[in-house]
Amino acid sequence: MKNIFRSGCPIASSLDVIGDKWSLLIIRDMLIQHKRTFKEMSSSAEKIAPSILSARLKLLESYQLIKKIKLPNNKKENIYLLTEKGIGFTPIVIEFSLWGGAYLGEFNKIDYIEGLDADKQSIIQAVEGKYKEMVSQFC
Amino acid sequence: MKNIFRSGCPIASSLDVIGDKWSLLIIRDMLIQHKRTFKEMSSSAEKIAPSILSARLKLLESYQLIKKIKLPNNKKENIYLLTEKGIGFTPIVIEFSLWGGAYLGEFNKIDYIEGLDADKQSIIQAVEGKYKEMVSQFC
DNA sequence: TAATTTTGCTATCGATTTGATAGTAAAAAT
DNA sequence: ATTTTTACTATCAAATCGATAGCAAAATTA
Repeated sequence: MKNIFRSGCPIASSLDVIGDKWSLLIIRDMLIQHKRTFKEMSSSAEKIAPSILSARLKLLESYQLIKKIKLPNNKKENIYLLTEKGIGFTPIVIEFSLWGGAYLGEFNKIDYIEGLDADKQSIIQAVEGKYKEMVSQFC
Repeated sequence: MKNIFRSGCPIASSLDVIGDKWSLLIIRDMLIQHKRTFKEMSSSAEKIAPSILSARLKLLESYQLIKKIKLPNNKKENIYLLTEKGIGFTPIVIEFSLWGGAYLGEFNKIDYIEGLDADKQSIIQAVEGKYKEMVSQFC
């Protein structure tokens, strides 16, 4: 893997890994809607192209934000799951949601998302908790 | 301005505005290092090209994340300041920093940033407070 | 068993974006 | 009056994106 890092800054380095138009949306779908397969991820409102989805999943896997597994009774479907490192994006996803909800209303009709008016820490814990519970059925 | 929004999702919409390789780094420099001029922003470790910096500043201004002012005794320099909306990215910048510091060490040598071991809410308040104090001298 | 459908991709290729470098006009400093 | 600084714009090749089509293997249906 070529060195993609522009500097030692942790913010810049994070962006070097997931700072494109799609990676955080993939993580969003996995984290909040518990999407697990290529098919499920292809069907989000924003219509990601399969070539891009494929490339991003490979990249996220190479940085160990997600892992790919197969179920014993299904040779075809790949199951993609967030690792701890990937679940660690929960606060970022929540903060983006709060920022967009608070400040973009005049530029775009923003969906109301239930439960985001609760306090931040509770939201984060709830999202992480539910995801980990789901993951536990796979290992 | 053409409609750049892929969906009504607040996360996707936030990314549609600042989800490129540079915008958050510009905000980082303004917020944390109190950079205010084109020159200052050109000189970050990541070496942003002037054409890109120019384009991003225009975009951020169009979404009212920053405002451009001139000082009465200087007809040349533009002073760029974050608005409330821009300062609202503080939690996101801090979360990126924490995530990068926690999880990217095996892929890149990550700079240690002082003070990030304090509790999140205090860090955010300190950064926002200092920035607002600086801004107050301009209006 | 054979035909059809589904899944998880890869291939292609034009369009868009990026990024390195050079250049420029106006203001400021010398 | 000359030089330097600032804030950009212009250029153009390279990289990336993204829409569509295609495809092989597995699963489902007839």
